[in-house]
Amino acid sequence: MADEKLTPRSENYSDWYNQVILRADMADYSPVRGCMVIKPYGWTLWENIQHELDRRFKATGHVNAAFPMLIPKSFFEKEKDHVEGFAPELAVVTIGGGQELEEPLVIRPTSETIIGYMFSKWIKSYRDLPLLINQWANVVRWEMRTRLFLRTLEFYWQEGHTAHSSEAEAKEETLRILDLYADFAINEAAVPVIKGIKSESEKFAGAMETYSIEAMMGDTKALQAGTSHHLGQNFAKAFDIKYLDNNNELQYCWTTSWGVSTRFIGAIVMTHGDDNGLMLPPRIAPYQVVIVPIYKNDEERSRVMETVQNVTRQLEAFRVKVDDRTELTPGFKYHEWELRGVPLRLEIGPKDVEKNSVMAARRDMPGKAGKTILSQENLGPQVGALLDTIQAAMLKRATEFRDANIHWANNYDELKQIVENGWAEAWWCGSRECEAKIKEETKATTRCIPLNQENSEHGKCIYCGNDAQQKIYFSKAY
RNA sequence: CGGGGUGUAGCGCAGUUGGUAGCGCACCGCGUUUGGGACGCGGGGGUCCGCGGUUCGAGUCCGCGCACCCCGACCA
Repeated sequence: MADEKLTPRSENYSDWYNQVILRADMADYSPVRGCMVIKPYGWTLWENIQHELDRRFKATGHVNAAFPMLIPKSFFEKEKDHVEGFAPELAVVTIGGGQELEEPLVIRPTSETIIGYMFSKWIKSYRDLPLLINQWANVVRWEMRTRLFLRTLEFYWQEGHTAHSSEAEAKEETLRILDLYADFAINEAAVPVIKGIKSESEKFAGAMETYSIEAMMGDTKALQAGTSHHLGQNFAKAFDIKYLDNNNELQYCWTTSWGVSTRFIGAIVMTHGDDNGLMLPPRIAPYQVVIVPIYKNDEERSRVMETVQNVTRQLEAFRVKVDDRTELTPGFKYHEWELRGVPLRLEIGPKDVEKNSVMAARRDMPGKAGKTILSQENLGPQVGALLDTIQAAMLKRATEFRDANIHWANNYDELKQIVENGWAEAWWCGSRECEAKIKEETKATTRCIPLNQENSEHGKCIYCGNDAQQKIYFSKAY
């Protein structure tokens, strides 16, 4: 933490992003290009994300399992689109124990293939369905250009894989998970997201349909924060996942897969961070409260620390950090914990010991505006209420920012203007050509076709002017 | 894979016409400090990215590598 000032977001968003992550001590670069070390502070945030997602998966009937990281290379050749999509970014093991392998092993970029193979062994009857499995795992994709959390060669995620007896049920599952992701993003991470379906060219390699939640970052670029795929029978046919229905007839299953990765941490950083650093939503922040004791001498110190102990005992229900480092001044600690995004800071000094008070400072309201004096009595409920307020305020601010930066495009010129600094919503005819042209000419890609559209409406495609039955978002994206 | 940039202490950097490496922060010790980024004194720490060349002598000049970062094309 050598430098005092962070690069302001307006000056260089990318520098700001990297500095925040490194200085908040969430992650570090590793000796391998494109790989990162997730440090305890970043990993704790991930654990909190995991916890919130995992309990939602369990509540909807899913169970966790673990599949191998090494997958026979031939598996990737069984589904045509899947090979094409992933071939360029596979890492392959060719030597094991000093010997050339008979068949190279791919380090999983995602596990549809091996899980499909296993499902075909496990599923015999309609009574085995639905099969609802999730795994928490790391995967490797050999990316050209990498960025901390957003795109690294190796990343951590969860991948859910399910098999169903009917198309309708598989689709229902796909959408159930999409809702689950949106609920998590909005209510735990305070990241407002838009649910939608991806265009043909943006969908997952091997999927029939890909749904996503899309979030707007602080520079107005879009980030796909979670995806849910309706795989149809593509993988069932490739891996022979079949069951006997109640008429004793063999049927192919319908499968789904869905994932949220450590990329979501990048989404949190860029949704909430400001020029003072990170700002973490209370519900998943590693520390919800940091206590900074203030004193001038040993005598004051012992009195203050006694109060700190008493306060800490009252806050057992929260994740609390007492910053009792003696070599640093309170002012330094304020800046450091603001940089690290702790939602609420409690300052306790001699005056508070006297007056039976504590000074509370909100991370989401910098300076004096965010400071209030609390009584030491009944502190737990007061802190709980403040954290709820902060959580709600963060969601509100992020939602307002997003909404203020989405504009309807009446014509192509408007679209070009809008995507320079925001998202454009527009009619789209659905053709790959229009999409490709727009991308080429504006660098904006289609994000998703939002789900909440009136079926009866239609208009003219923003690019070619032909009849269009759907609205879609265009923006630059991570 | 194209374009740009950078490799010198943990981090950020300086290093002149080539002469045997320094500054700030961080770190360690002692003391004074502590309600919005404290200060003094003392101290430890170097494969100058690597290899080769020129030279009496290379952090510095030349050549070849390598790595990383940033910007594009591709992607969770």
